Amino acid sequence: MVLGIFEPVIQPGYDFYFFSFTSDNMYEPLKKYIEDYSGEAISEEEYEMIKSAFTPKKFRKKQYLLQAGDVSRYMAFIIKGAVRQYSVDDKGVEHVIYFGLENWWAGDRESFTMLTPSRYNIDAVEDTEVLLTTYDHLDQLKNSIPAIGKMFTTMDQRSYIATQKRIHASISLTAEERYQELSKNYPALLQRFPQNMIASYLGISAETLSRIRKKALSK
Amino acid sequence: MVLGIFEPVIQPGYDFYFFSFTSDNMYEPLKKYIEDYSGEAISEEEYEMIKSAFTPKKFRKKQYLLQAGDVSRYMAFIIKGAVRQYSVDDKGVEHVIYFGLENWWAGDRESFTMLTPSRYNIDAVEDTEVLLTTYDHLDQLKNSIPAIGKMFTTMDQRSYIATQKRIHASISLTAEERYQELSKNYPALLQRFPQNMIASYLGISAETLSRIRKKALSK
DNA sequence: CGATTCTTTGAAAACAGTCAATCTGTGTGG
DNA sequence: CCACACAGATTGACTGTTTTCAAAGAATCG
Repeated sequence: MVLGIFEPVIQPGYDFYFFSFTSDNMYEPLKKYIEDYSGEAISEEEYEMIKSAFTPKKFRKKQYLLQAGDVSRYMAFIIKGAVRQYSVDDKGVEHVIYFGLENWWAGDRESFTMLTPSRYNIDAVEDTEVLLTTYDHLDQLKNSIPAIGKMFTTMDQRSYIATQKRIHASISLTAEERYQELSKNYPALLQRFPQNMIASYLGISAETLSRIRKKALSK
Repeated sequence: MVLGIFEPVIQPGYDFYFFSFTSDNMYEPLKKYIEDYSGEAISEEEYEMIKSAFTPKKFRKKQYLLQAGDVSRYMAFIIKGAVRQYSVDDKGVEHVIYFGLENWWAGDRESFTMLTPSRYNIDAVEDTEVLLTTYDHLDQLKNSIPAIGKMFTTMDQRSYIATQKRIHASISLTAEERYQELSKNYPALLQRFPQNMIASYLGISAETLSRIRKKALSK
């Protein structure tokens, strides 16, 4: 997919809009994130390198960050907003596999690292501001800033552990228990994403989720 | 958990047996694995370091490599045999979340890196030979051999992608489709592990799997 | 305000789980 | 070597849960 940032031309069929915006502190969340995940401080010089490797971009609600079939050429660090990653099956049913909020990353890792066409769509569920970077920029950063490498190691480990937990939940818990887990661990998701998407994420129908919620209320 | 390798004393309640065995080529699969996953050649000197960081150990069928509640202090590279990783719920039902065969790793990543008690059991489904290493040994290797670091990066990415795919399968495919996927992608698992474990891995009952297989035969 | 999207509700059908009995193959001890 | 025990697989009847379909109600956005 062509995100349109580094290209001057809007691709046919895509609903991009450009809005130039920058502010002094818009890279701060990213800096803080890197410091948190690497356990190291970022110097002024490193900070400048990081800034120049990331480009701000805004996405309107419902706008695609990535479409199935395209290669995910960018990783997006979310400054503000909400996105979802999902596939669409033969019957046209959407299956949400990931939610992203502030200070989370969006992008299909497999497609991004392997340069293969993505199976997934990613779109904005709210108006969203992100910082985008490419594989090459990231590679350069990793080579020149040790903290970046550490951050990725930590991220990889945590996301591996998180997905492992999710698999465990999906095979050993009932739909109701999975919902309880989610609302305990990620209450923010329930408030930012519509229930039909939450249901899809949990692997159940919207109707079933509605009934689970009703039952939970009466307790 | 105490695996008993580096300790001279057998822990009460554990069914360990010791059997000293070494051979010239027993580290070869590990070397090849590292070279494959890092894309780099291992020098003779590096090979020696690797050998000294891993200890061979044999596990008998049904023997635990890790018990829930213990910290996973070792990562095991499987030379020969078959293992499974699973949790046990309140009702005593086992839920398999991982299978390991030759040239795969076994060990609870979360417990191993965070030093927290593991939720999972790992046991041998066949008589199994592994190469064990500790966090400290691994850390040292990573610092002195660049290929080891690369190998882990690749492993992390692949396992993340694999778990992502599995989540996708678990929420968007029916039990039958999941079984088809498994038999297409990992036919070896079906031949090495009993059906009740396969069923558990797929998140369905052994009876349901039996019926799915029967239906598949008649096609 | 009107249109669209999201949520809720009901009833029927499909699906998977549970329980219990039987069958099969394996390995063990007498 | 045989008999027996045991683990694993299969089958049927039943139960419970989830999906599907359809319709109505609520909330949101332009």
